[in-house]
Amino acid sequence: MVTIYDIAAQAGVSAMTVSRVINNTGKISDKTRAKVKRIMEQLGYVPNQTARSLVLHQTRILFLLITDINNPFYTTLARGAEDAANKNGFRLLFGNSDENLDKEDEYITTILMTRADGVLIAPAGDPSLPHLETLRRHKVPFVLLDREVPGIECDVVLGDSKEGGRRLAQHLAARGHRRIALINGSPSVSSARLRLQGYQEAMKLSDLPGEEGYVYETSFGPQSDLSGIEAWLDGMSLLPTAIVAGNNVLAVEVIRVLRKRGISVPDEVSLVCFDDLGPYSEVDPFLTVFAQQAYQFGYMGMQMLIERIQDREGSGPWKKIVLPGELIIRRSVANLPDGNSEDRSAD
Amino acid sequence: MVTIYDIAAQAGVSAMTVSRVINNTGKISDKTRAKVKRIMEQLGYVPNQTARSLVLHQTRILFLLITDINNPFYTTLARGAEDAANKNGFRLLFGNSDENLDKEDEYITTILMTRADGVLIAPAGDPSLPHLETLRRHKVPFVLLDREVPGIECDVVLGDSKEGGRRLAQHLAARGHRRIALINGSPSVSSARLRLQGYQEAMKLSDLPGEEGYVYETSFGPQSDLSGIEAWLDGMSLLPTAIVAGNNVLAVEVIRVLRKRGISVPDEVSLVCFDDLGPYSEVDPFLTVFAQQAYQFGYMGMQMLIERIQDREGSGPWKKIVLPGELIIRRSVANLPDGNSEDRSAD
DNA sequence: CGCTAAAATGTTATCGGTAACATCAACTTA
DNA sequence: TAAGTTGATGTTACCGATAACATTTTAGCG
Repeated sequence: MVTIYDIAAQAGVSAMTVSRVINNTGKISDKTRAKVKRIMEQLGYVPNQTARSLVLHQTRILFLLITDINNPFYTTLARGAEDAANKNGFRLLFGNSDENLDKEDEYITTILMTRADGVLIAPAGDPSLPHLETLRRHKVPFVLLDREVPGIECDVVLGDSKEGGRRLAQHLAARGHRRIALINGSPSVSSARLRLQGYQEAMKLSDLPGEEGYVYETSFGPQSDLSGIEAWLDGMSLLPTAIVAGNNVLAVEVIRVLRKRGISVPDEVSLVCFDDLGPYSEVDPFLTVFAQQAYQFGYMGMQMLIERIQDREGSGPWKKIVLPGELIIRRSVANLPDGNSEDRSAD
Repeated sequence: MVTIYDIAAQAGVSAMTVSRVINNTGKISDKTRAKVKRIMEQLGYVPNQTARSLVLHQTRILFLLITDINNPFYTTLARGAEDAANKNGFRLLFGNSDENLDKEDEYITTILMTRADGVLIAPAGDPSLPHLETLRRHKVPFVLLDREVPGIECDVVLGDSKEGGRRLAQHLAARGHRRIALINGSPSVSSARLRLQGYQEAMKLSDLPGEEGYVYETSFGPQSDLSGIEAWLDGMSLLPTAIVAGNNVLAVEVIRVLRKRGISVPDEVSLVCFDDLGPYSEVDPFLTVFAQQAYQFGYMGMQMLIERIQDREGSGPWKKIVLPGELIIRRSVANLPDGNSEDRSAD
């Protein structure tokens, strides 16, 4: 491995001079600079970031931890974060926690060990608190994405989950649905709680009681198998005419189960969900969704993070950005005869 | 920041003793071990990987560089790589090159700087050669995924692109299509070249000439805008009755353009492509695809990489794994009247 | 009890960089 | 021309860990 000492020896200068050339600091004569550069070129020198960050206490590397690398919401978010990071001269690494606290914990350790300068994190849920406290204790700046965690003050970028839950349920009610069920992420995830609240408010507003067992709380991540959803649907005495899914992954899984049971969407059961399916909505504009600005989540979150890192003064007040979503009406909702086909929720 | 010296001072031992406790090496009395561990706990000590890898010359961190983080083929592949890495006690970081040589170059630098122990890489194309040579020169083990690069010998996991191209075109021919077009990735990407070859062979076999301008070569990544595809379609004197897309991203973009022009798939134009759309094929099993074993690409590639890393002996011969794909017939292909509705390519 | 082997722990040098301070020549300026 | 600047470069110590070797303590045994 080529080091600055090799370069220095070849060039007949000291290591410090080489370091100065690399970092463009101090005064170096043009002749020396040219010579050192030429030799670095020849020897294919690459600075050892490991050594450098050991002394500098910074890496110019940022980290994005998402909970589901297969979910287009998060990959689109990742592209936003990436663009913002690169624009500011930072490198970005990704990790995937799978909505799993242990994997998240592993990644927190990796982040601390690699001494990333900052972290953008979609926490697995409220129990992520100790992980965030660890980051805080180690003075690693972080910004939360998509989910808040009670007990910690920090910058955060959120969607309007409550509003979304309300809009989705209202949309169904406006189309005449009265038996509206909800499949949601874990109540330990703040966005899931708000989506539930929004759904409940809309139900109350439309004077819909919500049958026993209509709300099913599981995980936002892909289920290891579909039996939980199957049991939920099979366990209802009366099948709902419409289902709200807490995110796109759950919606797809509901579709799979319904298909398996020979139940057609939207003819027999209507379906709506949070988050679009990325470009795949183009293949077949089918699912009616409350689409969130995934790219902006990443882009703005990254900007906030970088501001924190560069803010020498220490911190201004914590910022909270709430990005509005948009109801996109497609074909997955049927009009029921007794319904008002005009959708009040869309105006 | 807490260091082993802080621990050592608190525990009244030397730093070396602390190091031994951390790494479970050497002989340590139970009493000392317990005491040191307790103090590490109390102080929230995290080993400084930076310092450690400076002296150890290894990080236990591996890197996966993919070309499109929005493509479910690559995210599924990533999950496979992740599982294999974790199973072997390695940590995995991701990077996204966007089919872009400059971004790839940036990541190569990051990889060298962070001293990753090995790299799994889907190269942007043949011009990635210098990047791979750089890795080789720095003795960083790597395994190529999905694409070969002429001029470098190494381990590689491939799909059967030629076979896939043949199968897709044959399938269309068997359904009576004669005017079959191909939109493909850049010819500087090995898989694109093979897909083209497969397509051409099938055309020849079915005695189809292939009209002027029927083959369009662009990038596998998402187009910055759709005007290239639009110009291609608009430029044809006679619209094809079927299109083979070199991957799922291109297929989706073709659909978008066709939709914009009011051309229906499959009623007016049939469409098939490489790679499935992940779980979103479940929403609407529409696109007929040559599906590749994305997860296996990552899993097996990672296994090969780890074997290389752990192989003290130095290297056995380079390995090349070719994973077969599967034609999944769905609804995006129309039967033309003069066609044989029975699909010979599917037996 | 004294000697030796094994166990437990400590010391020193090093990994590859950079900060802080030191040096030395060339050039001003009074 | 002596003193003060400035520019160009070198020296030394250190970032936080570990390897290799050194030393001390404990245990075992005749």
